[in-house]
Amino acid sequence: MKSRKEEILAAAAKCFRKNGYKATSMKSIADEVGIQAASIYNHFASKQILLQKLSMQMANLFTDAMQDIKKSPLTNDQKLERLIALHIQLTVAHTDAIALVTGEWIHLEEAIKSDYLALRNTYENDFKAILEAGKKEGTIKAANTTLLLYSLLSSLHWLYSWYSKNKDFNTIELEQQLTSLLLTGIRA
Amino acid sequence: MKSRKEEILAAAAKCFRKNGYKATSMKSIADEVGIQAASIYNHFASKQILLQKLSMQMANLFTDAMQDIKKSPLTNDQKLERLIALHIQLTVAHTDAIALVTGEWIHLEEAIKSDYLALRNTYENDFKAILEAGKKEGTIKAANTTLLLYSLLSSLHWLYSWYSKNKDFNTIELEQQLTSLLLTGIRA
DNA sequence: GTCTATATGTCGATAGAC
DNA sequence: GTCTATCGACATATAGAC
Repeated sequence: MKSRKEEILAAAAKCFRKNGYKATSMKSIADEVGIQAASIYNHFASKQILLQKLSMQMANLFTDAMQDIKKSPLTNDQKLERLIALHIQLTVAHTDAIALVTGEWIHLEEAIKSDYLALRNTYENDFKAILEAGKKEGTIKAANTTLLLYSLLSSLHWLYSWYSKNKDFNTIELEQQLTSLLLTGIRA
Repeated sequence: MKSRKEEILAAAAKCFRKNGYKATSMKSIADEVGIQAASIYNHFASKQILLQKLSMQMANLFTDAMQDIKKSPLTNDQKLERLIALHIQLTVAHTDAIALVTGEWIHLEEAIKSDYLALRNTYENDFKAILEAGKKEGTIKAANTTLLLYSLLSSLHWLYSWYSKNKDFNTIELEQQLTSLLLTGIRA
């Protein structure tokens, strides 16, 4: 059973994703839940807090999973496969909230934005370290690791907009196809 | 020399990209130009019109270029290389306005949004047709052409956020590295 | 914990002087 | 063509009844 707090957070994520943070009114979130706008304030202090809770929740999911992968005894090539799988899993499990990671985080207030960006930076650096280790290992080739990093992250971040239109897709099939696509390339 | 109209459009693109359409006030655009907010209305009827002009401008650049590539006698593999080059060129030449294509178009009013999405759809279908022809031709392999299409477009759309931080990068080098990355893959 | 009513502020857009 | 002044709409958030 979902608590009212969770209901409101889910509704907020849905609205933020659909119309963006700034274009979302407290009334539209309340309508989604079926209560009055003022009633939200009994659970959350402000619209900004809703954005913060959702953003940090997602950021923590990613950084926690990255720690596990980092510590694992996998090869860097295997770690990369795991990261692709991670993004697919989180996209499927949190389709609405993923949009915040992609773009809505810019509307975080300054203090929290720094915390958020620190987590994001750590994640990207860890990701890049795996790519570079794979290059040294000989299993990954790339002239420009930074470009590779952002190219991969772009495809992985935007999975959610594709996924929303293809919800019935098999997750394991998606994982295999995307891994092949991103890692093996598309040239025959 | 830039006309005042062009100055305002450029300022709007810059603000929309930095803070998003809804979070951008007419005052912030005016500040960027060095005039009062009310003065903008002597050149454009509304904030919405600014978004529309910029969005359709970008959409037309992409669809016009696609027509040229479509009609050309290139192989589909070569056409794909041209499309990657096209995205890089437009990203470099219109870094601010590219952001609209990525996300801000959702704030277009309904009537214009349809026009915009029609152009976008045509572009994506043309892109996909090239991928599928390449598959038949035997130069492109992909289990799922739709997934491939959106994976490519994601990387190409988000180039701009990467490019803003690496403006001194050589365009031809970027083109070569990105082509290799997206087409040949990264597995050694 | 949800409601109605409302205070407060901001923004888009217009009117009219220069 | 730009300015100052202002209107009207809407959104966040609060106060207080139930």
